[in-house]
Amino acid sequence: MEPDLTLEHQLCFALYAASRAVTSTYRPALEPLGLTYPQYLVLLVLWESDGSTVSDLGRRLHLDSGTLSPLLRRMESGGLLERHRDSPDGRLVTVHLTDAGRALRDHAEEVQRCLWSLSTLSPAEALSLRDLARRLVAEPAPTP
Amino acid sequence: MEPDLTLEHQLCFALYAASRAVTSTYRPALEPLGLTYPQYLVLLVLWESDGSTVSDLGRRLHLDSGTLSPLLRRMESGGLLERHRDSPDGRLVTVHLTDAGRALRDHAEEVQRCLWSLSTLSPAEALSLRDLARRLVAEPAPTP
DNA sequence: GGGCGATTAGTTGTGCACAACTAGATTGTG
DNA sequence: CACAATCTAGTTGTGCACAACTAATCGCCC
Repeated sequence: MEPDLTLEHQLCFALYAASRAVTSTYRPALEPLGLTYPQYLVLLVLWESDGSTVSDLGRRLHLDSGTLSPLLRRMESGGLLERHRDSPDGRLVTVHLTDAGRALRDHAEEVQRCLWSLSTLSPAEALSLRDLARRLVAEPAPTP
Repeated sequence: MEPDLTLEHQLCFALYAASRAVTSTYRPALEPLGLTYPQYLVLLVLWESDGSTVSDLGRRLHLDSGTLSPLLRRMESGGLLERHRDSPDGRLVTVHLTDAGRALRDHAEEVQRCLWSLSTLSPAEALSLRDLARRLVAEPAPTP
């Protein structure tokens, strides 16, 4: 059977375009806060788990130290967080929010809301989209 | 009501993670062909509409010339396509596949297949995910 | 205690994305 | 025709992603 190679039929392109559209929608809300979208994701983790290590952040966000190290350096020099090698395990770097980093949480709800201006999806459809996207990423359960 | 700021509850993160997971899954199939994922998307358009202009490609892929110009230059120097300013309109640059660029189409079906190794989504769920993602991106119909 | 594989964070280099800008061609309007 | 607004592709600069690598530290096993 002839496979359909049309761009518009590709699941991969639909996800790629949707992801970029969402970050574009967030940008005008984040830019006045001095944040990029990946930096906002780091804050989401830290608001939840302040004091995470770099590798903790990497596990949550599926990013490696090659991405996180310079990103965290920029956030540190922007005064949003501090990195310390203060664990008994001398390899670990813990990341702690500053007051400025914690304060940005008050704007997060407003940032979230701008996603709805992008689309006409119903709340149920958005939930369905989120769960399907999460199941696509979830690795199959390991066989013990 | 308290908004849920947990990373895992965010639609934006689910899409961001899913999109990156998909391109990671494609990478081992594309790398032996000498392609990156965005370059593969350009080929998808050109296999369908050879001779498109740079702005045609930009409209289809939602990318601007700042992204496409260097990307097309790399593909041109890789022998996959040629750029010509041969239109009656002297501003337009048309992009034509070479034989090498056309030949890669034979590998595309195999590239597509590796997406299924990523997930346990049924074909119907994958269709649903694709259509929800597309509706998220689709701008509302203009009011005439 | 000595040594070795594994882990952690960081650096380097390449290739997107995207904002801001530029140069050149075209189109519309007086 | 003149010429200002528009359109097209390209360049520059910043910030991710990610592969490949390094340095420092840890755990383990003898």
